[in-house]
Amino acid sequence: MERSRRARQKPATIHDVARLARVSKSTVSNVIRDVPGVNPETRERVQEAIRTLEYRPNVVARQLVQQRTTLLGIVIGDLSNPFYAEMAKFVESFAAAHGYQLMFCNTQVDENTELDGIRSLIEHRVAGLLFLAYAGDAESARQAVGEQLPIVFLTCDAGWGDVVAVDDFAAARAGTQHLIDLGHRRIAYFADTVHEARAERARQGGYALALQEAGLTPSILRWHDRPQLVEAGGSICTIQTALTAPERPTAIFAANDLHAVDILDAADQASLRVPEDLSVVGFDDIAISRIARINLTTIAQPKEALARLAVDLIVGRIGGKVQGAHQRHSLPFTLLQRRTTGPSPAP
Amino acid sequence: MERSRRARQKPATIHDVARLARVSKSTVSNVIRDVPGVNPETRERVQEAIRTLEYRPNVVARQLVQQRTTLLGIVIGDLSNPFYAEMAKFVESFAAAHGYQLMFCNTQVDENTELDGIRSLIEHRVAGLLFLAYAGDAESARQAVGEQLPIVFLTCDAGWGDVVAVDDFAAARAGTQHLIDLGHRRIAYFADTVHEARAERARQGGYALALQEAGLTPSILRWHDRPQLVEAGGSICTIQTALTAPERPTAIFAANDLHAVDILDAADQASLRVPEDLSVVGFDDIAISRIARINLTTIAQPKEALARLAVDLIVGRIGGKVQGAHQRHSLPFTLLQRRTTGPSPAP
DNA sequence: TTGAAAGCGCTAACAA
DNA sequence: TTGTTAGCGCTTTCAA
Repeated sequence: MERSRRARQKPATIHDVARLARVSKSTVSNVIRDVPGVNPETRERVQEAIRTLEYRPNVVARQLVQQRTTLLGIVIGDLSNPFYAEMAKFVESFAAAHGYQLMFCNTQVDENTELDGIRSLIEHRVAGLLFLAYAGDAESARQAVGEQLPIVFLTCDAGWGDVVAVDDFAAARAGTQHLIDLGHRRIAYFADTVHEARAERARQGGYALALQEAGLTPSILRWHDRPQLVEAGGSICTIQTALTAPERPTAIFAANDLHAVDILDAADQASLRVPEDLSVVGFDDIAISRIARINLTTIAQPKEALARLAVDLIVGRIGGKVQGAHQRHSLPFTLLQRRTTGPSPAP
Repeated sequence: MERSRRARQKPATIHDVARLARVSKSTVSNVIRDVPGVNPETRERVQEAIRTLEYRPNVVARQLVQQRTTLLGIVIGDLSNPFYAEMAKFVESFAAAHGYQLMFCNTQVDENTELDGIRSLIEHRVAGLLFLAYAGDAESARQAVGEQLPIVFLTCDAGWGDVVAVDDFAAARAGTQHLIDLGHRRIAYFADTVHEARAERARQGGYALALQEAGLTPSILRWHDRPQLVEAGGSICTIQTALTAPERPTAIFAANDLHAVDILDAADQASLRVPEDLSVVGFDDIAISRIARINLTTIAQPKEALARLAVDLIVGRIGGKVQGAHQRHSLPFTLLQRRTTGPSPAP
C-alpha cells in the first residue's frame, strides 16, 4: 500500500475513497463532514478506506465550492521588531482557535512589494485582512483591497476599516507628561520613519500637545542612516552629537521600544548616564525592555487583548455577526515607570 | 459602477469579464496569463472590462485546476524569539521573490496544536513545508506530513527531509572551547527545554565533547519555572542560587541568545559581574545581542544565507529541479567574541 | 440511508 | 486569433 501511494504521486481524492469503500462520493463527503445519518457500518468502511489511502480532504476544492476560505491575511510591518512578532503570535493562536489560518506578507522592503503582497492575499480570497502596521500609503492599499472583505487595523490605523489599538495620542501625551513632571524642559521625540504612518503621527501629536501645554518647544529626531546619522531639526549629524550638543535634549520619547533601545545604546557609547543625564521613554513594552540591563520606562500595550479583540472582530465580520459601520476599539495603555527616567539634570 | 459592485457582494468572475468584453472565457484567461497571440484590441477590451469590474483572478480555482499551489507552509517554534522572527522574515522575502506565499503555524502551545497546524497546512495543499524548529516529536509530525511533499528543516533537524543549518555540534564545541581557553573549569550548559529537540541535542553534545576533551565535568542547567526556578543536576533551585553557590559555574554556554540574556539578567540581579565573575556565551546573534548593554559573545548563524538556501532548495524540489536523496547543507557559523566572556576568576 | 448530478472559477487541450 | 469543452475535488441539493 505504502509503496503504491508513493508511486502514484498524487494524493488520494474523495473519489478514490468512494471506490474503495464501494459507496458514492456523497457518502464519503458525509462521513468527512460528520453529517449525521450515515449507517455506522458504512461509516466504518469509509473510514477504513480513508486510512488505507491516507486520504486528506483537499481544502482548495472545498474552498472553491463553498465560496469561502478560512484564511486570514496578515500584513506585518516588520517581523524583526519583537512587538510585531509577539502580536503576530497572539493573532495566530486566536485565529487558529477560530479555525482560521494565517497567510502573511511582510512589507518591509518597499511599497510595491507590499501592494503585490496584498493583491496576492486578495487573489487567494482571504476571508479577512489584518493590518499590523504598514509601510505604503493608504490610498493605494485601499484600492488594492477593494471593498469586499473585512479589514481590521491592529495597533495602527488608516482611516478605513475597523481599528483595534490603544489611544496612541493619549498614550504619547502621558509618556511625555511623565517627562515634563520630572522637570525636563528639552524633550525630543524620536520618530519612526518607516512604519505606522498614522499611529506614528498620533504619537507625535500627543507628544507635541503635551509640550505645547507646558510651553515647551518640540524637537523631532529620526534616523537618517542607522546606526550613525540622525536628522534633527532639518540637519544631519551623528546621534552622539545630537545627544551631547549644548542644546541637547535631557529626555527622549521614542516612537517605540526598539528606537528607545537605540537611544540607550547611543547614550552608552557617548558615556551619557541614563537616567541621570538622559531620560528615555519607549512605547510597546517588548520583552527585552523588562530585563535589568534595559529596564525601560515605556508605554505598554495590552498585546494579547488587542490581538484577541481584533480576531474576534474580524471573525465576527466574516461570519456576519458583526455588521455596520467601522468600529474603533481603544484599549487601555499603561505607563510602566522603570529605570530609564529620572529627574532632569540641573542646567 | 462602484455602487453595484458593492451591492453585488460577490467578486466578479472570469465569466463576467468575458460577457462584458464580449469574448470567451478562454480569451480572458489568455489575457490574464499573458499568453501571446491575443489581438491587441481584444486585449484592451478585456483589460477595460477587468478594470471596470475590478476583477481579480481567483487563485483558489486556479490552484484546483493546476493541481498545485504557490503556498509554502512554515512551522515556527516561537515567533517571540527574535531569531525565528528574523528567519521568518528572510524566508518570507525569498519566498515572495520566487512567487510563493507563506502560510504559517506557530507551534508554541502544545504538540496537538502543532499537529493540527501541520494537518491544516497539508490539507491546504501547500507545495512544501519548512520547519523552523518544532515542538512535537518527530514521528507524529512525520506521519501527519506523509510522504508527498518536499520538507526542509531550517536551523533544525528531525532526521527526515532536507536540512539547512549550521553544524550545531561543532559550533557548540567551539563556543565551549572558547570558554575553556579562557581558563574556565566549571562551565555549565543552559539548555532550552522547549525547542529544537535535535539541534538542541547536537549543541549539548558539542558542549559535552569539548568538556570531556578538557577533562571537565558537564553540568546542565534548564528553566524549571521561568524566571525564578532552574533545574540543575536534578534538583530545583532559584537561578540566583545556581549562579552563586560555592560550586557555581564561572561560565555558561547558553543554548540560544534569549537564554543567555536570561543569565545576564539573573547575574545582574545576583550582583555578579559579567565577565569578571561569570562568562556567558550565547547562540544565534539576535539583534539585541549587539547593543552595548548586552554585547554578548555568541555563535552567529548566517541567517540570510540559511533562509535563501532553504527557499532555493524547497522551490527546487517543488519544481523538480532538485531531486534525489535528502540533502544536508551545513553553513559556516562564526564565534563573535564580544564582552560577556573573559578569563576565569581566580578560584 | 445512499446516490446522481450540477456546479464553484479557472486552465488547457483542441477545434474552428 | 478565438471559442468550445472537459475537467480539477469537492459540497449540496434532490431523488431514489
